[in-house]
Amino acid sequence: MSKTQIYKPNEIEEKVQNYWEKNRCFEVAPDPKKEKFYCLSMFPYPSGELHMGHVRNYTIGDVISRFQRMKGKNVLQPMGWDAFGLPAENAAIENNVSPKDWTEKNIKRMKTQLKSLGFSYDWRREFKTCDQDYYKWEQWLFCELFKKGLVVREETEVNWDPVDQTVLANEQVIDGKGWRSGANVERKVISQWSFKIEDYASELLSDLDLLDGWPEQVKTMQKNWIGKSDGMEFTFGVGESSFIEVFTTRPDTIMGVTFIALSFNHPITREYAKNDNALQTWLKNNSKGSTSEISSNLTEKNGYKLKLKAIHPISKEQIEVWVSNYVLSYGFGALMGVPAHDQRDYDFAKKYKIKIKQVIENKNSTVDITKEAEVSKGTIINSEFLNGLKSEEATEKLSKFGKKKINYRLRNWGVSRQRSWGAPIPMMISKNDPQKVIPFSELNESLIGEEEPEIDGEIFIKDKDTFDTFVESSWYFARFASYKSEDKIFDDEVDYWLPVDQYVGGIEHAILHLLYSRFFCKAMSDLDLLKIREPFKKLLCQGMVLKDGSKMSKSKGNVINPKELIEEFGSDSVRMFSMFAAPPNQSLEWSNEGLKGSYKFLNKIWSLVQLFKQQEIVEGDSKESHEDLVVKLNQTIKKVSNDFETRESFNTAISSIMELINFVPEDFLKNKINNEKYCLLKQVINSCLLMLNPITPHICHELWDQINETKIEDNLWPSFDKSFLETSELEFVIQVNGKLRGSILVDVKKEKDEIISAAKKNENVKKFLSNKKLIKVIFIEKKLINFVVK
RNA sequence: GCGGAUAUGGUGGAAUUGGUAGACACGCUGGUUUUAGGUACCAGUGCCGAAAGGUGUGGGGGUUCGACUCCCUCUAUCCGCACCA
Repeated sequence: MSKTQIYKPNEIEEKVQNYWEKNRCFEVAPDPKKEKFYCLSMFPYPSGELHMGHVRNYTIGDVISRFQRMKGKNVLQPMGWDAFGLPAENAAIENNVSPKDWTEKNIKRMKTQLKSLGFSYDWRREFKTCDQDYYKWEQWLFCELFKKGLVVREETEVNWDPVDQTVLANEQVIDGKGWRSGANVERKVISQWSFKIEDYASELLSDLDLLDGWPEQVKTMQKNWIGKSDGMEFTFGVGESSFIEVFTTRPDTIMGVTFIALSFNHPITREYAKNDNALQTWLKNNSKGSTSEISSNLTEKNGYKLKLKAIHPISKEQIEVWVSNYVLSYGFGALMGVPAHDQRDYDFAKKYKIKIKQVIENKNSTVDITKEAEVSKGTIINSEFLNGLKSEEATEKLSKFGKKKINYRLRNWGVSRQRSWGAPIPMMISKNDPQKVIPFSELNESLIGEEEPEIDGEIFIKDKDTFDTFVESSWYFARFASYKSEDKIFDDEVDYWLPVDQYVGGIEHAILHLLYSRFFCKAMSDLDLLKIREPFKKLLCQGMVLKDGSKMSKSKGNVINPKELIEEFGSDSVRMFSMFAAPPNQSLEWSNEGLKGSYKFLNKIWSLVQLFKQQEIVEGDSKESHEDLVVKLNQTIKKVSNDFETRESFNTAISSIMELINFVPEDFLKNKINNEKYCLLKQVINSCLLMLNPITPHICHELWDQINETKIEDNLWPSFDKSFLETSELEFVIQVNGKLRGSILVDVKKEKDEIISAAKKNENVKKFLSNKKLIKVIFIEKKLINFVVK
């Protein structure tokens, strides 16, 4: 073999990547004549090294982009960096470097690695979120939202490390202790900025129905997260002038209330704590551990009984009032305890020997009320004028005592972070009155740089907090589509590209990031900055990349570095295996042996083309039929197109292409073939190259070059011929009592009765039919016959 | 704890609408070629069985002529839980 005949991925890949760059193949601008397609993969946090999760994510995005380009669309695929974040601050402390330098060095390294994978990005649009050119617009947006009343100052709980005197992220709290100091973490209430995402709860929920291109599971998760509940508010009097408001989804159980529970931050709790040392101590002892929902759910329910009685709004009975750690500080921060019909209330009542009063009876229920709560609905008992009513009827009758209300579980989005490596919050806060604030947009520009300017005789302090990094990732999709805009946040280009047609990213972002981006899109639309209400038309959530069944991590020592594999096998093999090993939405088990398999397949294609190039055309019998191969080719194109476009099932697409290659008869690969065979073989090879092109673009570009006059980039996705999808004979499966007993080949033109009688004559089938009574024959078109016998 | 998902050979996975379970690969076994082989090619490969056949999709139950697929129930694993990104 001569030198050019050996597959050398690294040489080819560099050459082809240079071609793309030189010819600006992926730089795009709005083109009204073409259908646009905006494909976005979640941009990475520049941690330093590209890992397999990135490779998988970006390969999926690139495959979709290249496929859509081959379908003739004007495809935008950008890339950038989510550059603010905690790891940079940690690295800065550990290595004595600036977070900025650390981040930029990482970006440089990761960009080289991304480029080596041959992704079809329009690199002109690249930005990093730590660029002032980016976050100045975020600050501007914050001021606009503030003006619109969508930003509020709220009291929020944070994790406080009493030794290091810092706020900790949930991740930095390990078993209730600070990760560096080891001190018991306390919960602390501080004042912070929040976006009023609650105002959009209803629309964020109802618009989920418009998102046909989103996975059901993600929509369900978002729906449950927003958590709409229909219920009623009741007011319990306390003393002469005070009262406690509660919300319940089960107003029908109102007469079963035997206690009221308050959160730590309820005004009454705070008021009592002032003069009650025991309560103060209790609050302190129960304020340990992280603020995360998971940890508060796992800690045991504790309570402190106040020397206070509340008045039941209907019975006017005196009700005990407790402070408890299982009451969330959101909403009213108070709940009505109905132990008989709520399991959490039940557990609390059992522990503190509070009365359990059953007011609902369900005859179909197997619940033993002495052991657990009866949570199902039923008929009202022990409830005076409500007795005998159904749960729903009682609710109607109660509306004169309570107020019907729709409640959401979704809470406002607190965005203040006490960190240095983040986008500064553009706000001045008065030194004397923290309620008095001035956004940068209202500030005389000369004062913006100052830490403590005096304005109208009052000293203001610049907010030292930075934004939650989720803020940057909530609107980056729009900035990519408007990269030239300098004097406005977005220019007109944004309306051409948006919405994102295909968004690709990890399932771990199913709730927070996607919900925040949806919120930002709606808010920006309300500011007339965008014309759309939903940012992502279609969503693909890829699964995790695992090694030996678990997530790759340094501590487990199972990290696979893509860089080394690319150097050894080439990026086409790595791309191919990451698409072949599993369907995109499932977790992927990485296997270096499997990667070699992909490498082997690419070698096989390579050799096939080399062989084809040496073919000599000779005169020969042209009456030979190649029906099978023609049908297989057309079936494959049909299946692969469907797998790419509608099923997003790239692993089976690759399998089908492999099958087609395996299907080529040996006599096509002999040195001398007739013209008919030559043309068919070329058609098969070219179709395979086109279908593989989105997945392994380098080798396809090169091999196409070797046997064609055009460039592969100038060709469209192959189409199939409907008239070649079926052979003249069909295989029918024959079952007896649902068990496979044989099969027959039948001419497509044969009638049902003929086929059945032919099936009966099958030797093996005969054996199972003899001495049996035939009860029924099931006949499924083009597929199967089932004889039901006794 | 709550919400969402997943479970099929030794391994990754396929079966698109309830209709041949195990496509396509990896691995393994045997063989051929080669100076060597971690190359290439050929054959075999769910389990039990000599075969006929039986059996088999996490466990248990159900619907159906027919169930990986639908229903009930249990178990295990993974993702998220609002300050990791």
